[in-house]
Amino acid sequence: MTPISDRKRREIAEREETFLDLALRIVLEQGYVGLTMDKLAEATEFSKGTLYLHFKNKEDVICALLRRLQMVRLDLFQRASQLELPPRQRITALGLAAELFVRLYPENARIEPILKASSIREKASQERCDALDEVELQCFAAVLEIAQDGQARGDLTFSDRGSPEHMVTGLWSMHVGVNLISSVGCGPSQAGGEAFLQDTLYENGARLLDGYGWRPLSNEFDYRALREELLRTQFATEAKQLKLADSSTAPN
Amino acid sequence: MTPISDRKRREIAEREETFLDLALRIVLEQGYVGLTMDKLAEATEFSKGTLYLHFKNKEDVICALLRRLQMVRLDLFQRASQLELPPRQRITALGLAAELFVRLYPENARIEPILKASSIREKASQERCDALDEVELQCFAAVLEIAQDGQARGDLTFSDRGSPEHMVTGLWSMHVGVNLISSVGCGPSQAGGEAFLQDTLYENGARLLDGYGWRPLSNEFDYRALREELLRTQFATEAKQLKLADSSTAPN
DNA sequence: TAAAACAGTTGACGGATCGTCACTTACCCC
DNA sequence: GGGGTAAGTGACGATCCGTCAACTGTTTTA
Repeated sequence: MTPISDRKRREIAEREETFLDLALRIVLEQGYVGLTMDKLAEATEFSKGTLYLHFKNKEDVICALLRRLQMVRLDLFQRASQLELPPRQRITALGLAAELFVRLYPENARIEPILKASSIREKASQERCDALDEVELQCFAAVLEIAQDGQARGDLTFSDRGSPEHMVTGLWSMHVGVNLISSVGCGPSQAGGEAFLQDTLYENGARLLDGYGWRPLSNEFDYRALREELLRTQFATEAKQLKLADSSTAPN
Repeated sequence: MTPISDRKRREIAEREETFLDLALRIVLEQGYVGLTMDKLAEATEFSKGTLYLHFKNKEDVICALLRRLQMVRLDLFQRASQLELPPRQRITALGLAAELFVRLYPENARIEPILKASSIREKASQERCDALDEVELQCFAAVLEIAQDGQARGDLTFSDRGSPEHMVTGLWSMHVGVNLISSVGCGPSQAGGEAFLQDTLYENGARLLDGYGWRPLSNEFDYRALREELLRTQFATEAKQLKLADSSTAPN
């Protein structure tokens, strides 16, 4: 209530961001197992007790970390989904956004499966989990909306088999699967390395949409050229960050 | 060398299976975090020291556990891949095998992502990891072989885009992704529950192959009927285990 | 047969980490 | 400046991992 206490409150809220910054650095440097609450407390120059005022437990930290990363993805997704393009072109742009996200923030690809797989959700606070789900749901919704748009325009019909939800779940699971395989860093289908996997995802995404008959099919339109154009225009900043030469370094 | 020492040796080798049985039971009952070496030692009625003669560490136990489960999958896969059917029908049979495996051994679906995601591989012994990779590679190879067969017969052509490896990686990652999402038990695309996800996988697998133009396309052949037939014949045992009525309970 | 050598087994222990809580410190208001 | 409240601390108990010196039972040797 008092002015001072307001300032304090703000400080505390801002501090959380710093905590997450440091947590992320530790995870990147020493891996998920390398992140301990003692270490994090020391890095923040606060005590463990204070840390536990912000986060219910270690899993809560991871949850918060992931949410922050997912917000970035959501931003990329929404930028793609708001482009003025026909639906299938737009979903291709969104695919590019997904790829850029993975390449820009590989730490996400490493953390996400960990969080999903192990029993982190069981221990993290309900609020954090909900907050995380909300972002992911919005990402999913962004994709779904495009599919429904395609259906509305008649570029895409489902007759009696499948639905926009089916199709988008297919894209989604392929994306999740590639990330998981990619983060393992060995096993089959890792022979070609990360670049091969990303290329595979791009190609298979296109083939899946072709399989649903979403016009224009991948042999009816030069999606590769669209990709290059988007990298030069809408996603120029991201492309530059990745040092992708304008047109040459596209996979395959 | 002596007869007695041989008997002992055999006993020790067999003991490992028992250890894994008990470990699996604990994981199923109390989750991955519920599995402690102390608990496992107590369950085995041996001491922790003896346990550590068999396994380098806790991660090694999980690795061994997973390998044993994967061997079952491999068996199912190979049975499917040896059926006398045209390639695309055969890969559909293999898809059914994958689905049966997940439904028969849901614990695998729960353990597999955990192992892949977290840093278990970093700690488990090299031998266990290699053994595990080997099985997975064989599974992958079984699928790949069918694709190559289809290519050889001319049912499937890649022109300049894609390859059998691309395509199979697509199927693979979709499978892995669905399992991961399924094991999380919440988030988007979980709305419909596990059955929806499996159905989605089936449908999207077919659509992906359609997208590659693998004949006969899913609207040129009654794959649903093939599925029913396989459940009655080749996979009757498994279907019975799952209490799938012969023809009625197919998803969708 | 007794003693020595060996293989197999044990569980107490050190080390690491988590999460808590009784206590201290800092800040504010009167 | 004194009293009250909010913020912050770090020692502590609890849990779990993985080790190793000691122990037990069996085989080999003398």
